[in-house]
Amino acid sequence: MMFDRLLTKLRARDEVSVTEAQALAGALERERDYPAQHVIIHENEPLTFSTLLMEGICCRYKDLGEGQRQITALHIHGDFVDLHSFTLKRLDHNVMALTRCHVGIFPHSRLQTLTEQQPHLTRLLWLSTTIDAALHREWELSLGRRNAIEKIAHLFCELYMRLELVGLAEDLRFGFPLTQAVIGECTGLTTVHVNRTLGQLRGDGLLRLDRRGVTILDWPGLVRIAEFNPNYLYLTREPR
Amino acid sequence: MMFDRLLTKLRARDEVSVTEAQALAGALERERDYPAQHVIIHENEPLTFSTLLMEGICCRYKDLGEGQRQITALHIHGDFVDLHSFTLKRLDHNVMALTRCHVGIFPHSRLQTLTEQQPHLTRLLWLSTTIDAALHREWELSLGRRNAIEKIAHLFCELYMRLELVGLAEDLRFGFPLTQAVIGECTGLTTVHVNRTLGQLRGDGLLRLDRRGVTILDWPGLVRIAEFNPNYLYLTREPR
DNA sequence: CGAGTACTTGACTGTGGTCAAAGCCAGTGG
DNA sequence: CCACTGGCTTTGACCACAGTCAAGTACTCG
Repeated sequence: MMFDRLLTKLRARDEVSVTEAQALAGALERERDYPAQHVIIHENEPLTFSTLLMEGICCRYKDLGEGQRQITALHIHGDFVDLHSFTLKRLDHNVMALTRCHVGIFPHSRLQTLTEQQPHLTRLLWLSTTIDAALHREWELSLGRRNAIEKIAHLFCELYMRLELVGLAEDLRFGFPLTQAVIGECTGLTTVHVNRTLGQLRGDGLLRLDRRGVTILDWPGLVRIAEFNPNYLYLTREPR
Repeated sequence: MMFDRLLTKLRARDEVSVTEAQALAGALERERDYPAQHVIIHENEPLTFSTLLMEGICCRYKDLGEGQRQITALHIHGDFVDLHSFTLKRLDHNVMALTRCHVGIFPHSRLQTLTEQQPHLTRLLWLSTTIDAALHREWELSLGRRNAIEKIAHLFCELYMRLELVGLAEDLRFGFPLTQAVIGECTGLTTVHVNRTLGQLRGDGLLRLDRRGVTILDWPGLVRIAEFNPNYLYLTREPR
């Protein structure tokens, strides 16, 4: 069923009982589709539900004057794109579909009932928001300190690990329907410079990127350039 | 008592009953002091408690090769510096005291009891971690898209608002015991460039910075340069 | 086959980095 | 009381990574 990828992600970090999985499924009110480029959540709009991404890719982004924007996170199948709206009630950023997206709607009222009856499941949901924050921190590091080639290498390392976890990447290959402009908006670079840097990665035999997707040709090399350390993804279960 | 500033912050966002305040106080195990420059929490170290900053200034930072580091957040009196370790159990970053610090220790076991008995208080704690994440996102925007003068102007706007909320700033003045090197580590700039940019802000009559602290001379001007919008601090209570 | 979007390339520019040295205090000790 | 020390700030000269502007190419879709 459609929860599989969410459960895969949660179970990578902690136990989820059958009862809990059912309780979570019961909090789903309905499903929806959005076309690419659709703004799913608007900054500051009062929210009464959270959105689970079941198919497609979304981004969180913040606008700045003159059409500039910064993407602060990418979301893939199985991510809650705005679980934090359960506590915040409105968001400081927009959420946009970068591809066609299929999502599930979880009313805050039902989540609130869950939090009153299922403390362990509540901690798991809380955990997914704190993992989001860990990704934000790693992106701060990239944006503040890494140069162009390191930023882009790091982004691809992160995406591979995340996609692989939910079964959407294997053998160092994954589909990549995003444009170079989007990579620039994630990394704080211009499209032109993203293009040149991708050329460099290609020239150095590290990866190939075409419309069919990304093929990482030299994973250790990419990891070395990016100083990639997957700690921040919290992919191992911690003793509890 | 020492919780005042934490309560002030929580109450800026939602009701906190007397019972809840007492329950929270009951979760405090002991207090501690740290000298300036002391690393309070080490990356990847297993954690069994969370730390409330009661006095002083701390930063969260991530290391990169060759002594480079990026500060991903600043914390002031009344902030939990690592409440997210309650769900994560180890952190992807370090926490360091930037000044002499006095902190309170909250064992995860006691927090867990709280989360099992106090759903509303649990949501409040969850909320403070999601507000942390909102600050991370705003810093991503600064790091990715703002230029030097905008970055530094934005940092001072943010600090003023946060310090003012807990009574540590007023009349556009606040104590500022941090060095220009630290400002650089927050904004992704070098110390040299921070110094030049501060000179520019001073020259344009926007603020004064000396060892006694910061005086903002032109708040609207600073806000305009930074495109500062305090939405992301979530300082108003949302309807619930 | 034409239009539109994304990608690619080149020439030039500029913001911010690097390297180096000097100035300024506050604290310490003779 | 003054010289010394060490951290922090300030300034200057030069450099480079990434941005800007502009044109051209390659796909995809209608």
